[in-house]
Amino acid sequence: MPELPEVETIVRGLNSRIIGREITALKVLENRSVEFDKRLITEVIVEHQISSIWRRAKVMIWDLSSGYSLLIHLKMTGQIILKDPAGSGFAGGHPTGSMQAAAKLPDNSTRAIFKLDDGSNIYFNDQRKFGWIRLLPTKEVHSDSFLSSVGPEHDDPVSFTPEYFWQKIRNRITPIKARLLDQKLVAGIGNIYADEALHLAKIHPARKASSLSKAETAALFNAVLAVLKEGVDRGGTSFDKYVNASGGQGDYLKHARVFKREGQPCTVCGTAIIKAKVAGRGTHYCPTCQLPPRGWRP
DNA sequence: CACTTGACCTGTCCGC
DNA sequence: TGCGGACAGGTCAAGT
Repeated sequence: MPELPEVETIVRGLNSRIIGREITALKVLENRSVEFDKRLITEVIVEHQISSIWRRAKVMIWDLSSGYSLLIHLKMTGQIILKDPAGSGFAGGHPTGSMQAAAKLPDNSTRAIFKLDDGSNIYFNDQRKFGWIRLLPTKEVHSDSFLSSVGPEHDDPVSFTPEYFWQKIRNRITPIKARLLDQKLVAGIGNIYADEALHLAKIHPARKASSLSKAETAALFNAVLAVLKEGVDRGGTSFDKYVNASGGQGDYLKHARVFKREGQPCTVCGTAIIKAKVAGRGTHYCPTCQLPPRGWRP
């Protein structure tokens, strides 16, 4: 499930490959996945160049020379797969489709295809159709009003500070894990990195946010920065396949502290990792390193 | 306003 | 083997 590090990795991969390319066609295979008036395809997409590619929260943004920007959200199962004319590729997104860079495309989960002027194709695959492609004026996107409920980026040292984090956590009774998943607190954390950050900070995911000490909150702040950085450095978790790409493989999962490691030993103390449900999500933690709140039972 | 739950989808896995 | 149901989790609308 692409979170910030996965989307960031895709953005970096595309940046070195398709900037300056002209889009010659956009084929829509699943109407629901492309959430704008299809007449705009010929008006502001086709025969326009991709001038920049960037990311805000978990949304990937392609600025076009027409003054419009394409916004792509992969949600849980979305993938972006670039195939150059020689047939080699670059793939990013959900692990279930990891072999698709080498497989035949389009396939039954392909929702849209961008054709570029050098003969390469970009496939938007999305098994569950939760992902979307939207189109907005670039000016509107850069004003940051397009995402109403998204907070600061983790690496924005002006907005995302320990003091900000503390103020947003200290008075809430909701489980701390639910707070981390709230995109308004900080953008880009999903289920994987929430669990990872909590383990690194030695805080049980079910604890009330308000029960955290200031020191614990500071530790969690640092842990959020650390796991997101580590995720980006490792090329994300949800990837496990690059074809002919210089970035290497996305292998965060091999180094995960708790995520998807239930029953396996904690990397810190050796206790078996537990999986339980917290805030409606599958949640992984070490019962020794992350002491549960009183009365908590998995 | 704070917080929780359900809906959106479809492929996979588990138990009977 | 087939089948029903739980599960996967990002986001938003609707509900308490």
